Amino acid sequence: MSLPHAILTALLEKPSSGLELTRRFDRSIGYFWSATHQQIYRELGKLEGEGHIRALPSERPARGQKKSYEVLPAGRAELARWTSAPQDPKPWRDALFVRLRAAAVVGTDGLEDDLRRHLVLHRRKLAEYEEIEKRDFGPGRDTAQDRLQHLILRAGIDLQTFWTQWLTNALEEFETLPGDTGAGEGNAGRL
Amino acid sequence: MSLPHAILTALLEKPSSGLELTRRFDRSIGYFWSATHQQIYRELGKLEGEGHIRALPSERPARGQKKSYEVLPAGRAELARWTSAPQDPKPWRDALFVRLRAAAVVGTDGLEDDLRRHLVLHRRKLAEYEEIEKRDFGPGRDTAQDRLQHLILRAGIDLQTFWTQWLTNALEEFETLPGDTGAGEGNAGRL
DNA sequence: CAGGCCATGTAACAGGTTACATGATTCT
DNA sequence: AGAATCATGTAACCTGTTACATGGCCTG
Repeated sequence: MSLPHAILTALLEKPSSGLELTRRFDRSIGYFWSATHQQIYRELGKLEGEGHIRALPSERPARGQKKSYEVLPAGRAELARWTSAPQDPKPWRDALFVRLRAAAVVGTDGLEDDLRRHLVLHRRKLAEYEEIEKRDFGPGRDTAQDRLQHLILRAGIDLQTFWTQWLTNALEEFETLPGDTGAGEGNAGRL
Repeated sequence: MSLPHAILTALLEKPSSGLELTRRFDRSIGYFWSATHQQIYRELGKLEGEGHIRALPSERPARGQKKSYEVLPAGRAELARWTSAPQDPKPWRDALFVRLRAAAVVGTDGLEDDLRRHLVLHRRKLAEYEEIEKRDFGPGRDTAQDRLQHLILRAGIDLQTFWTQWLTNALEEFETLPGDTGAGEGNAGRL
C-alpha cells in the first residue's frame, strides 16, 4: 500500500499531472519507490474516486489533455495516518541469492559474468548518489526536511556500498573455487 | 520468475512434498526468498505440467495424502539455464523510505516509535544469522557448496547490520529534530 | 467420537509488468 | 501533411497475499 502514499507525498510537495509524476518517480522518488506511468494513472483514478485528491480545473478536459491534481484535506489526513501507523518490514527477497544457491547445485557457469555486470551497475549507482549528496546536501542545508531526505539518500549510498563490497567479495570467492562446483551434468543420476 | 527456480533448487537438494518445502521456505530458503504454502502448491502444479518435476509414485494418491516430487532432467536444464542467464537487479523498493519522505511533509509523529520497533526486529535477525554462521560455517566447512551458502548468509548478516546502523543513526537525527517538522496542519493552505 | 494436527488444495483479490491504443501538440 | 513527442489511458497477465475448504490420521 505504498504507491498511493508516495503519490500523495509527491503531490503535496508539488501538484502535478500524471506524466510529471512519472518523471519524478524516475528521478528522486524512484530512488526508493519505482512506478510506471500505468500504475500512476491507475492510482490517480483511485485516489480521485476516494476523495483524496482532485483534478485542478481545466478548460477542455479530454484524452491527451494535461490534467493536474492536488491533494485534498482527506488525502493529507490519510497520509499522516499511514505514515505513523506501525508496519512490519517486508521479508527480504533477492533473485541473486536464489541463483547463487542454485549454482551450488547445478554449477556456477555463466553466473560469474553476470555478477561482474551487477558490480558495474552498483558502482555506477553509488557514484550517482554520491554526486547528488555533494550537490544537494552541502553545508547549510539542514532544515528538518533536508535532514530527513538526506537520511534516505544515505540509506541508498550505504546499500549500494554493501552491494559493491559483497559482489567484490563474492567474485574473489569464485576465483578460488574449483573450475565448476562439481555438480554439473554428471551429478544428475546421483540426486 | 524466481519462485519456480527456488523450488527446483530445493527439490534437487532433496525431493520433498509441498508441506516439507513450505517448512524449508520458512527456514533456510526463506532467508532470501519467502513463500507461503499456497504459492508453493500452485507452483508445484505448474512445474509438473511443464514436465520439470514429477510426483513420486505413491500407493493411494488422494487429497490429504502426502505427495513427494523429484526434479526431471528438463527441470535441471531449465534451472541451469536460468541461473546463468543475465538478469538486471530489481529496482529498490522500501516503504520505510516512503514514510520518511512523507514525514518530511506531514510530520514525524508516531514514526519514531515504529523505527525503534524495526531496530529491535533487525537486531534480533542479525543475532539469529550470526548464530547460524557460528553453528554451520565453522572451520573445516569449505566445500564449494558451503562457501556459496556462506556467501548468502554473509549478505544477510551485512544487510541486517546496515539496517541496525541506519536506524540507529536515523533515531539520533530524530532526537535533534524540532518537536515536529513544522509541516503539520498549519501548512495545508500553503501547499 | 471429538479435537487437533498433517496435508493438499480453491477462490478472490491486490499490486506490478508489458503491450498496446488514442488524442493533442509541435516541428519540419 | 507527416513524424516525433507529449499525455492519458485500456487490457491481459503474473506474482504474491488472505481467507477459506476438504480429507486423512492420531490421540485422549
